[in-house]
Amino acid sequence: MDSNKRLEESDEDFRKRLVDSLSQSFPDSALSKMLKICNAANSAPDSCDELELGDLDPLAKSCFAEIRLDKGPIDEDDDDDLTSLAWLQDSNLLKDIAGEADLEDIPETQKENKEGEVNGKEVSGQVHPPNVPYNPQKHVNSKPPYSFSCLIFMAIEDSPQKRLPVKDIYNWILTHFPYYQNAPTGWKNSVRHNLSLNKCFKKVEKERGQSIGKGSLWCIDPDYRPNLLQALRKTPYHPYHQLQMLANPPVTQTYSYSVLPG
DNA sequence: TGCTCTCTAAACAGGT
DNA sequence: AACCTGTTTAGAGAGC
Repeated sequence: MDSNKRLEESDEDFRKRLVDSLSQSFPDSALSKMLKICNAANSAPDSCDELELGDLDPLAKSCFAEIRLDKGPIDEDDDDDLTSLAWLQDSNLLKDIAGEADLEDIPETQKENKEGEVNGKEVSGQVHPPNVPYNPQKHVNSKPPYSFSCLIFMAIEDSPQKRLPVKDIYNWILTHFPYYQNAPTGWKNSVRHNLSLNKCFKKVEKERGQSIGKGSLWCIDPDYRPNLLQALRKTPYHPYHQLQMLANPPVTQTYSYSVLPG
């Protein structure tokens, strides 16, 4: 898409394209369900008048919920950046969130084509270039740009009870980041290592009569949740950033992101 | 340069 | 016995 065409894109088209892109990236997740609900509400707002937000939004208690808040849970400086969207422009994210970053703005060493290649060569096992839009379902040869603590955080937050056994954490990661389907099994060791060592995660008692097989249930320590959320915010191309755009779309009919200096 | 964080590998114990 | 889970230690690399 060239700059002129992008400038002519309407709010509605922009949001639709964003929803489509995110739904492909995270199919069947609570995130995806939330996007569909948002889209439906936008299409037929009258039909949603009687519903409370909590009824509509499966992410109301998840790590993605803060996107709707005028003030996030993190420190004041961070909040200012997020609500003003200046952080998006600073990190040149707006272009890339649109799904078709201008590759000419990307250094030669980090150019990637749509098959997950850099300069025509496969990048299997390499960390995804930070300034290329990351689609975990598409870039299956690029190691996701998320730390294991972030992956575990997202997995637990995406579960209905906000607690998961380690096996389900594996499954969530495998489902949402197919890269790990063909990765050496050492990553599971890293997940367990992270759960065990990271203060952000703690074991919870199983409910009486609850059978989850072997192992414990793991949850997020509320005291450390803001730390994890902040780590996610700092990760380029995390859906948090993209949802921030969805929740707070620019009020103008045209977008200046395509002409921002790189 | 030193510190912190993260990842990776490995060993080991205990449970299923 | 084999496998899974959880803990611990160690080393390397990146970033500040």
